[in-house]
Amino acid sequence: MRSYEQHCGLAKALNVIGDRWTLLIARELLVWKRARFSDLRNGLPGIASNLLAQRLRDMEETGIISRRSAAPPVATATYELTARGEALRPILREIGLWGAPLLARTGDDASAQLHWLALPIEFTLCDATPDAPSMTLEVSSDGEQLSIEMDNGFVRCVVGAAEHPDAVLSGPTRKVMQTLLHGESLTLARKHGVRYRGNPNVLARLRPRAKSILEKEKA
Amino acid sequence: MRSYEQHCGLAKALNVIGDRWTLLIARELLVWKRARFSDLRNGLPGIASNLLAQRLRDMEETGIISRRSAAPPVATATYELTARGEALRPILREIGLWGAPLLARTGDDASAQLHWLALPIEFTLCDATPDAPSMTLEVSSDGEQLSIEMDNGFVRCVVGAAEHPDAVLSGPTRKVMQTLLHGESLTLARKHGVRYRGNPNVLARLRPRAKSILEKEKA
DNA sequence: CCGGATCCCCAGGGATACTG
DNA sequence: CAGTATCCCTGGGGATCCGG
Repeated sequence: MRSYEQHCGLAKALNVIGDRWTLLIARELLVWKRARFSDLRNGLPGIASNLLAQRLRDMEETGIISRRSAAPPVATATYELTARGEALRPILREIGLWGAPLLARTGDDASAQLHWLALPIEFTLCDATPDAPSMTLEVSSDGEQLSIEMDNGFVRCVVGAAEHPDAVLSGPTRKVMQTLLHGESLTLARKHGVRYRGNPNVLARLRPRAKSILEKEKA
Repeated sequence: MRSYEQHCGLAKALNVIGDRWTLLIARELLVWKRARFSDLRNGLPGIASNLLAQRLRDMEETGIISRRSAAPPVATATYELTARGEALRPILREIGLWGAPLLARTGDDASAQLHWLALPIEFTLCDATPDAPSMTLEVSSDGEQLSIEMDNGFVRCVVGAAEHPDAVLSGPTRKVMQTLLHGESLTLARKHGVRYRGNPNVLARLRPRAKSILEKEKA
């Protein structure tokens, strides 16, 4: 991106992260921790391969990601965030929260991947019963799995199947998203192909997080 | 900006605010509250007038700003943020904080305007002596003034001269920025043309804010 | 098959001139 | 002052191709 030439923190930051696709690449790496070129490409439908290569070069140069050439036999490079790149998390958080209302409109043909849920889940949900023993909910849709752990008041979400889930939620990606993020009732969701099995208390333990941190600051 | 076509809050938000210049326009309106076309143009050196016009149309359409046609005789339109636009503040905050280290390098020729300090001051500084009576520091540089009020632990910063400042800081914009944001000593700053007069305790009352809110959340 | 590089085309951005 | 109109150019989208 062409530089803004303004001595302002916002402008300087946008010189680095304001390019198209850059923050979405950061999203992928925040979720996957480490990814190959093709993994990134799969998680970023619509990106041209030359652009992805270009961005990866730029982001390495600006210190956001690091490239690792894996063991010689496979010759497969992987990418991961540096500490500076991890520090983008609050930015993605605020932008994602701001964009959440835009997800409401249902009738669009945008693609959906389950792992895009991982960050929003951690950002917007909390553990409703902190004193209960820790539980794990597995979410499964379209060949992707998410493992959501509720423990001691916190919610952590990582990609991949859970080892011993206390419950499993599965169904069409869009519907699963609505159920988890927008609190659509399970009863309603079932009518659209969502399945739930296991301990019924697990899903109920996920609650919208009070926006305490932000609200407190503004007050 | 071309749509990302991804059912993800981050992507949907970037469809709306990811265009070049959009967040910088929001910065101007957060600082000025209300501005005319030319005011925005002055605060955004480098923007082409057709692009500014285009962005203002886009942002009005997406509900971020509203346009007001002022009293008929003058026929001058003004722009201001809607509630939805004001909600961008945390985004600018996080991006600005992330970009702060990029401001350190001094030898660049980027332009600088005093009012770009207003948001960073509120985001990064606090009132070191909350119990003291409220005080006002006026900052002046290159024809612009900023009024910084310290009261009850909080710091507020608005554009324009203060009515009865307890102290006045003035000098080259870059140097004034360094003094306020990076805590450069006044002694050093004086050697580069910075002037300070009035109650010496006023400036000392401004202190870097503990990053409590963010740190607490991550912990 | 993975990890790109190359090529072509078009839309969006930049600079400037001009108008109500 | 508040934009439009115009022209040019770069950066992004899409497809294909290539070395390991």
